Amino acid sequence: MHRVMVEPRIPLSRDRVLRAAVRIADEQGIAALTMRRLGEVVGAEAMSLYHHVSNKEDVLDGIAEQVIQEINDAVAGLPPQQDWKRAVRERILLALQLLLKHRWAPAVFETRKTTLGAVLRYHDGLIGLMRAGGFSNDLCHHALHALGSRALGFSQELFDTGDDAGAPPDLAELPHLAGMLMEVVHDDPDSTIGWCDDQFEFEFGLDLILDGLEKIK
Amino acid sequence: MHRVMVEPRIPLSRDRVLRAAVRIADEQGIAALTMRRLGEVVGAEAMSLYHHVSNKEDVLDGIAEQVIQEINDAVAGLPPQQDWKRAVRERILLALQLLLKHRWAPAVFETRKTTLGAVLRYHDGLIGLMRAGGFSNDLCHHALHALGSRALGFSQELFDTGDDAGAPPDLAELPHLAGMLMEVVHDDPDSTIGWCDDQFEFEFGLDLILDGLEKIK
DNA sequence: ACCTGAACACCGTTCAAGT
DNA sequence: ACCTGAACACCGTTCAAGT
Repeated sequence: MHRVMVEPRIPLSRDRVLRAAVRIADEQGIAALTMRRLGEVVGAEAMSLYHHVSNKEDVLDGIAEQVIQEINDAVAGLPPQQDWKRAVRERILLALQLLLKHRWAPAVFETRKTTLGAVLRYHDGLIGLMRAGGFSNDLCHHALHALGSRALGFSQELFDTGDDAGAPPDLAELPHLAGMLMEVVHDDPDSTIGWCDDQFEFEFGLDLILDGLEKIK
Repeated sequence: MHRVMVEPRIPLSRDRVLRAAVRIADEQGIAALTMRRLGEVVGAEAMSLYHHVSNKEDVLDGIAEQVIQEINDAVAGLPPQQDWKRAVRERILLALQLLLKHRWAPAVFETRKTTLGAVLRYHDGLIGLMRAGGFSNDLCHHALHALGSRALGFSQELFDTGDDAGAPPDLAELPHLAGMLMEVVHDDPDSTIGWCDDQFEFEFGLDLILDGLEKIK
């Protein structure tokens, strides 16, 4: 008696785990995303997940990164634009549209200990658009702070990498960001990666809005 | 043999529970705020807390309300200002300063199901300042959306009271807010409390920032 | 190499029992 | 009226044991 060939079960993988996690969060909310429920959905015990992700924080990092990468892929397909303002506007509105499919995402972004690589790539692209539009690196820096939560639906301070930053980002892949940081740090010896003058940036963004309102009034 | 008079233990109360909860969150982070730890700090079993708060969500509502009330009390003491922009600016910067003592607060605000009464009172005050400065009710409405997370350090959409709104707010105590809503709803029959054109408001705030940047460039 | 069951140290909350 | 201990139904995670 021989055994029937059984379709080999698709083996678990980090990618399959993360995709399932995104689906759970989308459909049932982030609170429904537990390791046990995640195991159920991928057809394994919760404990098997730990062979593919290191822990639940890693799952949250992974699904956040996945959402932002989806945005990065989408904005990469936008047609070039000669007007910086149209380009930035279009890019941000597309990001918002995709973000609305994952309502849980901004809250998860905000709890990440370290800025995700995909977030840095997104901002690198924004800086590129503004530089092409004639912005100084300094103004790019203030602009990112001012856009704040509007850029990616959340307000985590950029560059506030916290105490236990993971692998340092590969600045070679982030030319605009690297250029901006080099200049901003150079101009202001007190400034380093991991520290911006938050009070100044807050007031800069606030005044941009208040001055704009005054003009409309 | 008679018993020594014992200083009667200070009885538990909602206020005492909430104060202890704020202290835990301030000193050890919001993750350290568990019902068991809270019971420990007030010198009672965790289960005793349920005589004074209905559950943990109620604790979170309570500490969020407490922080915003602290802000409301502080801004009430600000001297009157004839220039609306100075008044709004000063008020928001004071709110930010107090908020920085409770770094956990914005995240808690964002998870509240229903807009807290203290938040409505804060915004009622802001509307009052802008009305006094000559803003139309319509512009006040857009301005609150544009300020968004800068007004109170978080970006919960105002008026999005969700499905299970609790007791409706007492509009008599919120004259400016009530006036604004009446007019905004009147002007736009599609608009109701609980629904704003989020896409429009997002673009309004975004354009305010982009136009402001262009002017600086 | 990958998966599992049992177990551990936590949660929030209910409930019957105490004073 | 207020407080409590034990218990319940969950968490994330560890670990020794299986294939």
